[in-house]
Amino acid sequence: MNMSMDAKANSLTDAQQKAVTHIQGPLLVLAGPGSGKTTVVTKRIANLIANGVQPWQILALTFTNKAAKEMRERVFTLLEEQNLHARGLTVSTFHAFCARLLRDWGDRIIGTTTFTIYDTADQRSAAKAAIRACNLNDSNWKPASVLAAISSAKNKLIDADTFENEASDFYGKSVAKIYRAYENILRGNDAVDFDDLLMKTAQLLHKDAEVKQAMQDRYQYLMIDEYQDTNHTQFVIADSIAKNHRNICVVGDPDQSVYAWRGADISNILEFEDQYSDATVVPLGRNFRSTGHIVETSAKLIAFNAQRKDKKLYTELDDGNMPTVLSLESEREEAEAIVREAVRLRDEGVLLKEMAVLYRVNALSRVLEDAFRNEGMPHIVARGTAFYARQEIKQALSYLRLLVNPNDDVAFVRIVNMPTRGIGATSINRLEQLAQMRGISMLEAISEVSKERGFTARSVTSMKKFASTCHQWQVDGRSDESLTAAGSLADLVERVVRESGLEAFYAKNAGEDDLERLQNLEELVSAASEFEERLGIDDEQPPTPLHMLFSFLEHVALVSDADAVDPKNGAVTLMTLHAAKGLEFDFVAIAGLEEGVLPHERSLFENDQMEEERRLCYVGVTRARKNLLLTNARKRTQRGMTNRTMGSRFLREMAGSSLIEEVAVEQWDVPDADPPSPCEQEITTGSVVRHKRFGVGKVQRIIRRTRGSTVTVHFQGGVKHLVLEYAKLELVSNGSSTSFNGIA
DNA sequence: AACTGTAAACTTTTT
DNA sequence: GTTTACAGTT
Repeated sequence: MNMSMDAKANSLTDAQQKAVTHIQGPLLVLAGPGSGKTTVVTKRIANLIANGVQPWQILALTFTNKAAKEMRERVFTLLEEQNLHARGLTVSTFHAFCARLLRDWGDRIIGTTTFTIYDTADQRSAAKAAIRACNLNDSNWKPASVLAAISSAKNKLIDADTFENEASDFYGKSVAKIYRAYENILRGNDAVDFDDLLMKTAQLLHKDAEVKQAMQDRYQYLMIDEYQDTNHTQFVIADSIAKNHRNICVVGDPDQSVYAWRGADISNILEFEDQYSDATVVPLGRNFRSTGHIVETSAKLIAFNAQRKDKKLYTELDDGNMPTVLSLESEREEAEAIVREAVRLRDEGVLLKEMAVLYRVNALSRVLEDAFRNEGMPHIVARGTAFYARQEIKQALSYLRLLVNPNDDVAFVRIVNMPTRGIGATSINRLEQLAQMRGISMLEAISEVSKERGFTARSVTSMKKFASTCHQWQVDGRSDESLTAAGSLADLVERVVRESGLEAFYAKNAGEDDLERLQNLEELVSAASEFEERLGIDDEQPPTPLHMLFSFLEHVALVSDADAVDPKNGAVTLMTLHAAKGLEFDFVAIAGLEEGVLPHERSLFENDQMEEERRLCYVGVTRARKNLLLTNARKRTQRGMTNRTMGSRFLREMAGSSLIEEVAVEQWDVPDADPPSPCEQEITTGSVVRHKRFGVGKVQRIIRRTRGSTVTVHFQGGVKHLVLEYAKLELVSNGSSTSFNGIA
């Protein structure tokens, strides 16, 4: 807990008090950065319950799991203090809420409740298949652009029929055709994409009076966080639940709207008062988070947006430190300067978890990571989705998906020949045709393959064996005893990883990245095990193994990058500006303040987009409590090309009246520290070494061989086994020295 | 059918 | 600079 939070907890401003004690009727809270939004929301929920509202009648929707988790925890703590409980309270992300609703009622709208949630890669496969099915030239039709069109349609609640009716030109008509084919594929595979979770829920609430009634009856009080980021479909969902009782409370800040590109409709928040004409509006303008200079800087910046209602932003905290601007020669030096500042602040006592480095595009993370590693500075890159995008993890998950949903052809195709079983492209194409002809899934179609149908003997044998393995898992998966007896979800995951042959496949190749893959598979098993434990605590009724697997896959499909931000972690967080929304840190560095990066080059010529870039920068600046560092590099290498850059216009806008202390580069006066000359000294157990990728670590064990000696090194990121001659380890200090930051 | 190497396309931002 | 796609080889 930080000081400002305690202050807020003890005494609320009049405006905060008004929002917290509001019970009946629509409420709009316009919450500036750091205005105690989360406090207000959580206290309001606690207040509702204290006033006799049953916890299960309350639904609070957020955008990330992390936000949901934090809200839930804070409400629980507040209620405990008052000896109240929150049993049955729903705090969830929009997507997870919809997924659960469709698990209950999905058969009424998508014909199944055991659907799979497709991620971007799955969507891509499905889109490709749809384009092929429409007999369109796939060199002219790129899955990405078609998917973008479909997604934006779904965000506006436009189905394939409507899309077709509205299409006037050839392009539109073709997209409509692909849209329909894509939908057919998804329905045939018992799959939904991210947008479907929302769209199908909205459609279900619209067409099914019973479901709508059930939702309206149960959720008497609705609360939506980050309302400026909702799209039309989400508005419809919220509106249909709240239509009758009108107890809808939305919280947001139009100045922090940064998701227009994915369909967020800012008019939802701007026109809330028109939708709910009797709405109470509470503006929260006082910033409890950031010191004076930071608040002023942010206010100066956002004032440059023309399409905006001016609002008062102020703080009663001290002026604090001036934000610092640094221009460095290259992105390398930029990264090093940021790390240096982080080290300096750490030495002054700032906790690492209270520091963050923010950037516009993920590509910038690499240099920063390198710099942090070289310094041995603990850091984490908030990229929660990256783990599940790895091929070995996707493969393992595809096996699990096939287990709960045998109709998932996308999963089937991904793994039918992985590890290789002698089922090649031709056999798979043939099988696909057979399945299509019969109108069954590809897995089912295996039962009909034979030499007579033109399959080779080898492929027939392999396929039958594959199908029988899958079948065995399904049988075991569906019978409760055998799995509960085996114990758990983790056991099941482990079993599938082993029996699928994935484990053996990656184990037999001895390359360094195969080892990593193997470790990742192990990590997946631990993730399942962790998930299982959490499930055991949260749920009232004991879940069956199959339910657990469903929930696990759902959880995995809906993780976001921001979820990887672990508040307990003793590490600096590196993440995109988007992922930083809703978070706060003592020290924030924003890198890459250059024209073309922030603002991004694709926004340079369009005013609406430029204003969104400015809001994004505003979000970044307002994450900082006490220290803000803004940097750029005078030359930057992107896509292999090095170019000179121009300072971001946002820097100029913020600088206005010399608010920002310009620090000359020379002031740092960094002697060109050449890397220490290649060490003649031998690496021994206990040596501290530096690796290009893993950073600084301590040698735990060496196995000497004439060729291919292996070392076990404990790095910040974990223990790695490396081949000495390939790893190119640089000796930092030898075995006798024991002082090394944080690692014993 | 499986593996290997080279060409080409590509990057905003994400649930 | 990185990932993906495809062609050519075994």
